[in-house]
Amino acid sequence: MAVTIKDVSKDAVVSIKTVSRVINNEANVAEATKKKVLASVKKLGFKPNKSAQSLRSKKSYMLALLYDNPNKSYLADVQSGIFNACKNTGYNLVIQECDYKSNKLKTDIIKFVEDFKIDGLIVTPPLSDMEDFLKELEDHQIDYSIIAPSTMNPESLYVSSNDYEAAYALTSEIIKHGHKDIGFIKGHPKHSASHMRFNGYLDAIKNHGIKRNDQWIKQGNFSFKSGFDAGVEIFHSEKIPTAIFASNDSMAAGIMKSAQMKGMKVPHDLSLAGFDDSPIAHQIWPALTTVKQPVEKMAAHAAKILIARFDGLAEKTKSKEFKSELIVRESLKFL
Amino acid sequence: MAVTIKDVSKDAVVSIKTVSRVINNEANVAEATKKKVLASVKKLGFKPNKSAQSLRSKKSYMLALLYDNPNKSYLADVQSGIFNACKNTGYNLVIQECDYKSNKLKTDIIKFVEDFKIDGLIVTPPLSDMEDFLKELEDHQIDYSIIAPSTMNPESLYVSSNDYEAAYALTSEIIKHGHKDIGFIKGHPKHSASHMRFNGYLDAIKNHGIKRNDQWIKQGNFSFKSGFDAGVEIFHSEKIPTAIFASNDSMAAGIMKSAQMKGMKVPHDLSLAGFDDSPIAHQIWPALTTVKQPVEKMAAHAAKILIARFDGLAEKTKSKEFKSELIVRESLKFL
DNA sequence: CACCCCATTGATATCGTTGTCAAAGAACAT
DNA sequence: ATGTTCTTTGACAACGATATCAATGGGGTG
Repeated sequence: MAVTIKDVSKDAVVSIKTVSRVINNEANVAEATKKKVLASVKKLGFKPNKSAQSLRSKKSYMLALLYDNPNKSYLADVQSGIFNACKNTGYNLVIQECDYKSNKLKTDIIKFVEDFKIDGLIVTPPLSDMEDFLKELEDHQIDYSIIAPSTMNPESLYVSSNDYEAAYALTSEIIKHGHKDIGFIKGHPKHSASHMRFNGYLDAIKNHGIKRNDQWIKQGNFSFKSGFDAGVEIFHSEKIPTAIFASNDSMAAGIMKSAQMKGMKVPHDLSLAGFDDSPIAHQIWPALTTVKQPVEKMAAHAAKILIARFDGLAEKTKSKEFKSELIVRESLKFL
Repeated sequence: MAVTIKDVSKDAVVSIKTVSRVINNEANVAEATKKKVLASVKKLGFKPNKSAQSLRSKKSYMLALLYDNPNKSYLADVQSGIFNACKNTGYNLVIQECDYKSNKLKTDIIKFVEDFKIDGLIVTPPLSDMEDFLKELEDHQIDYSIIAPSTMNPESLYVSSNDYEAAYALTSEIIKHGHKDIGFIKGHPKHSASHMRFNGYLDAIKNHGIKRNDQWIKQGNFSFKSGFDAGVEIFHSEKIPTAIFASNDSMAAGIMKSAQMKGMKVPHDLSLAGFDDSPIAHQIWPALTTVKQPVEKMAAHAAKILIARFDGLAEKTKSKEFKSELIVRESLKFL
């Protein structure tokens, strides 16, 4: 059968408790003993039994990813990042779909965490923007780490991105291309990123002396359809902007579709920019000018800081802001 | 603290073993006793401790999803389906990214399964098409269920789709639209679905008296880029087909882009069809005619039959073929 | 009525770890 | 030399379930 801690203790001629100390990196083990034990561990190929560890220590070695209906490629990237961070740490990932609108959300999640003894949560938008939800987690002493927080509480664990700066930079880039009539499609109002991107846009046009035209500013919700609908509306205006900046790529694709259905050509008749660099951004023609966030890296970091906290290494790994990258493609042309 | 089996046994005035029998649905428990125990379980809100169960029973109550770099939306759908099937069964999902080309694949996966005591695997293409890999799993007595198997072994657990028939139907639809010059982009050669779709296409044109033109048949690998490249090649031929059927939507989108860059209009100058109904199919303009597979349902079923086997209910839930649905959109026009 | 059989039930061992607590010994101060 | 403290170690209980196997008792049979 499998090798147990008992086998190791016999082989190294120490007690099982000492083996346990070594594999858990506890203090107060003589260097020589530690070496001896590690040698036996390696020799026998010992792997601690997860179930026994969980049972006794009340930890599950499981992180859960909480999400509500995100963009599929975003979800895949986030998962992939967390997955990589978990490798060789002994932690595993469980995914949990939520409904942020449900009034049972809080109790459901708490129940889930307690039933499965989940060690920590990784929270994505829009759940990460719900103050009361986060408060509830804290009240129940549930550890969590946030991807894209709305407020960067120095106490809490989070990874953020510079949405405001990126949106400002992208807008400036559009302006540099000679555009003055620039529409904007807002993202889902519950996502803090939506507001940061919008503010970046607003400040950029203002600082370049461009007046805001609310006819060209539409509320979307990050979905393709909301972009499409916004496009249809805008193209019904008397005057049509020469460029539109959508808060994400799906909506930009929606606008492109509505433009093309109207017989307009991108970028000849209309320049377009999105945000996120999702696969669609380069799978349509013309390819979208957009902003790429290191989503995988961000997610990996979110997992890392959480795990570091469990392992008492919180000092080494901290909350962090990640930088986005501007990607200029064909959908943006010089006026 | 949490309610344990002991509390229940006290409340119901039976032994803990009897409670265990009831919650595991074992035979030979008197109806009256069962009722009594279930009442206590409900009253106290008892939930068996997963770690203790695992430790003693050597089961982990975890399924693992094996995948290698699939389309992100496919992955998300598969996960979502499995996730739903796991709900209320006590099973959980762990995801595991693989590299089908790695020569350590077999040992890595076996190690993974044994380390984590994974109860069963859900295997997706192209891993599901690797006979030797599946054989290795069997040799190690690892249970698995296949999504899209290459051969439908009645012994094994699988969910399949009618790729051949769907491709045949879609090709026939293209022909019905008056097309005789129909190109085809093959999928990743390691995926059995690629061959089934190709055969469906071949038989359909043959049965409609159309001769195969190898200049218009290109090898792709399901990626956007491979579609794009195939498009570029085809559009360099002396004679250009009036329609192209790509084995998936990403490649169809790639072709569309290469066509549009050449100044061709879809569907005016070229009709297009894809496969899968991935998000991109309707996020481009014109939207793609395609085939929709019930991926979520398929994945859910794959999980269900695996769980049913564990619970000894194999009779009730069996391998199954799912039907696809033809979705005709703007990218296909009457000639 | 004695006998056996089978369905039902429970006492107790067990899975493989970590937690508790005390013991042994080293190091240092008095 | 003695006491005190700190480091290192181990014996054994405990976590919360399932497994084993024996005990109990009702029903059928001869």
